[in-house]
Amino acid sequence: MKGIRVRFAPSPTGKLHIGGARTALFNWLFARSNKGKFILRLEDTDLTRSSEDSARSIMEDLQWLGLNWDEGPDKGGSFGPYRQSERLPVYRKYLQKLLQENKAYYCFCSAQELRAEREKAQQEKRDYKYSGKCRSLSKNMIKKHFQEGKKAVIRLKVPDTGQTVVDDLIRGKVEFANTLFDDFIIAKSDEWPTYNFAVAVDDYTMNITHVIRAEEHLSNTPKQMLIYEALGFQVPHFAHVSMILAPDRSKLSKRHGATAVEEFRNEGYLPESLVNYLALLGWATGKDKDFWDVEEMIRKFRLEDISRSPAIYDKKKLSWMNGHYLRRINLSRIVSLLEKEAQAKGWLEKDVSQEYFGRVVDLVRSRAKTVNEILDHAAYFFEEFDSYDEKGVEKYFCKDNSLDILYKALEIIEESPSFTAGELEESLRLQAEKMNIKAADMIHPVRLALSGRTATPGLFEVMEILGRSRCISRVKKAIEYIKKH
RNA sequence: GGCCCCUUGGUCAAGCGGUUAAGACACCGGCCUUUCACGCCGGUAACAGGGGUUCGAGUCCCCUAGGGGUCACCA
Repeated sequence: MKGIRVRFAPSPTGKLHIGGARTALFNWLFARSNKGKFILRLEDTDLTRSSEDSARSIMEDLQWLGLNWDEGPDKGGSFGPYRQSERLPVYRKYLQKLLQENKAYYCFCSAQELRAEREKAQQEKRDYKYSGKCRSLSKNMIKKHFQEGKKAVIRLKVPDTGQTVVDDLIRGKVEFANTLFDDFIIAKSDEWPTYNFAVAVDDYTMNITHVIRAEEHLSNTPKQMLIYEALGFQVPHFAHVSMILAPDRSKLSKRHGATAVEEFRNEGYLPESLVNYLALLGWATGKDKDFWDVEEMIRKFRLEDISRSPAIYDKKKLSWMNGHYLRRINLSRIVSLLEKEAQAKGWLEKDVSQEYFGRVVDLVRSRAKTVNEILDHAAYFFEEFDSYDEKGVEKYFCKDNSLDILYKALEIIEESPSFTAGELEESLRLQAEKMNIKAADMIHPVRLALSGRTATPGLFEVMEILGRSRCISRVKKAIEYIKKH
């Protein structure tokens, strides 16, 4: 398809949510796979809730995910400005047009009046619809109201016959009877447009060809179409993506743990695994394939392959996927992600080399699901510890021959010529044989002595990286510990 | 409540009138082994319910139920 333009239009009132991230991703994929443009627009007409901080963090998160935009508030473009708060003149122009053509009208009903009417309707169990009281106010009346200093909103004249049908690319035709809608407000009394009006005008003036957004907007779509119609605009294509739900099928919120992209980043998830996981949450090609790089996704992406049913996100699968990427990416990337934290822990002081740090990270990475977990697995390579795993002590330090084993191990450590994993293993196995015990019976106590833990990477690699002197002191320390207890 | 959308294992999902109803995560076994992780092998587990249409229905139609969304001078 030619000349495709899509947009992601968050309102900067908080962090980027994984649901938002996924609709941004689908937009981006659609644009990239069709050689179209991906536009970022900030819907910040609610000046009390919008903030510059939110705007910045949303843009950072999108960038972190690799969802770069072609036009947007920070980089401009020929259809700007890209923040609604800067587009008042545009809205005014179209509002004027509707007013002049008598397709919209000023309404002087106060918010209090309207609320009372709504409450009354509710009590009587009737559906509330605006009465249309101001629909045919005379020019003189309008002038008079304004002269009295009254504030007015602008309402759209909605036809009370016929129907509006949304031809949705994902859901097919969805019909709405026009009688469902009242003359809804398109401009507030402070002259700012309401959401539906701003969206319609922006999507049209920015030449958006496909509106891909969350399903929660499906019910708003006919209203926007009514606006398009009144304005004489041609409607874009619509595609409504289902929502992401919490594990209990309710709407995803903070109480369900991490929901913001930023939190996933801080927890040590990689952008490529988040993108991969999010893409699969609602998009399936029919091919049996779990791991996708963006190039492949771009090649295969089609709106028709997006699921209509809502998806519950499963952090365990995300973690599994993240672990997969963690094992595959360049070591240097993990190292640089970890450096700051390691620095803060005092792990990279004077005598610790980059190389040592890298070797440790590489050794433990396959045990971790997140970047942060790597640090947990690596701790004993950088810090002394003062307690041993309790069950381990019971199993490996309290046997009759425990001391004997550690003394023999100490000898090997002290006398090993090369101190390499291979050679250490050979000597230790030989020693076990001489003592007529299983190699495992030596390995476990030594592991506990060196790490304080019962689970570590292969012992001999751990030894090699730890180095001779540290191994000696730790085994000695363990011997002392056993003697004392 | 009105309107709209959705409904295949615990989760993501394939399926597009005829299949022993894939696969992945999770879970449970086993193998590997030096513990853990990885990897490999195997297992448990699903068409929400009821009516139609059809020789034949997870696939088409209707109803019911459940879930979600939306009905603001929020977006």
